[in-house]
Amino acid sequence: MTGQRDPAAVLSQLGRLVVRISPRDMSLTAGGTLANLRDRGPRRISALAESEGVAQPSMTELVNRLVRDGLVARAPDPADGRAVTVALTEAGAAAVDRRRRDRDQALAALVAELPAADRRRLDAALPVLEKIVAAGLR
Amino acid sequence: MTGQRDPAAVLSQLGRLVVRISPRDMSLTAGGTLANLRDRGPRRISALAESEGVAQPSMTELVNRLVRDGLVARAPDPADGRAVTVALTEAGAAAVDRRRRDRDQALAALVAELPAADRRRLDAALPVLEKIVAAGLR
DNA sequence: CCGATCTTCATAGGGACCCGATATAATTTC
DNA sequence: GAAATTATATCGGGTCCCTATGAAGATCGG
Repeated sequence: MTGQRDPAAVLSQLGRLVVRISPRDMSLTAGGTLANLRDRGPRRISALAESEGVAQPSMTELVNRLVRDGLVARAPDPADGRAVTVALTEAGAAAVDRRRRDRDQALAALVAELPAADRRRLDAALPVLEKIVAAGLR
Repeated sequence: MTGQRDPAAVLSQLGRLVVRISPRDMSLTAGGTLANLRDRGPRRISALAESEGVAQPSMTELVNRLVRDGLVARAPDPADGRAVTVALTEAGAAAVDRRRRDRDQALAALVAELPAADRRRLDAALPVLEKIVAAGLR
């Protein structure tokens, strides 16, 4: 049954795996939003909604919860009185780092079990996987 | 910044990507439950809850919605009067297949953009990725 | 300058989805 | 056959997402 493999099928199963081992203390969108702010700096509500693929009111509510939990802070945009910029707090940045560390450790444990030859093949493919991610998360 | 990357970090980003491009018409748990039934046949409520990592009442409610939507059917377990077996309907099986096709197509589009050398490296690593998935979803 | 229009965000209402605590009914155990 | 266990359902409550709509600042033509 495992003769010809479809790359996409393997990648999507990998996605399920990552979801499964991800911490459940926060929604995927909440975690993604924090990660987004960590990587790209303060952003507007509408930009975050667009990035995470949710509607703008959903992002407004999510930001409200994140503010309440002390993970992000709102600030008025000096250039535009309608807009709001959302920025990570220190606690928010720490939460992103902790989540990444937890998730990466779980995956690293799986990678560590691989024999050396498999590790080499995986390492050789990493830049390719990064390319796929870069193209897909654009 | 593309020096030597941590494999786990790349894999986890890949997970985010898969989540992002997954169809939003159904929750991840609902999709996972249907896929579970497709791959492993009829199962009990509590077994599904365990597999998907949700509490049993959550699975009862989810199954109710899936029944209402015609994707699964309940049947009494002849061997145990307390238990319920949940099975895919034809519409449910079709939904699983359609979701898989959609998701795989989105990823395949990204893979198709790769130059041949990258594709070879990816192909060489696929069995390794499958091993990781098999070990992780165990 | 001024109203029309566009943009940005918030609010309102409703549904999907998850939890812990608890009830109900069938099975198992002694 | 009463007690303990097991499988599922129900209840109350919170999170998270949607569409439709409102309010206010920005922008543009006249």
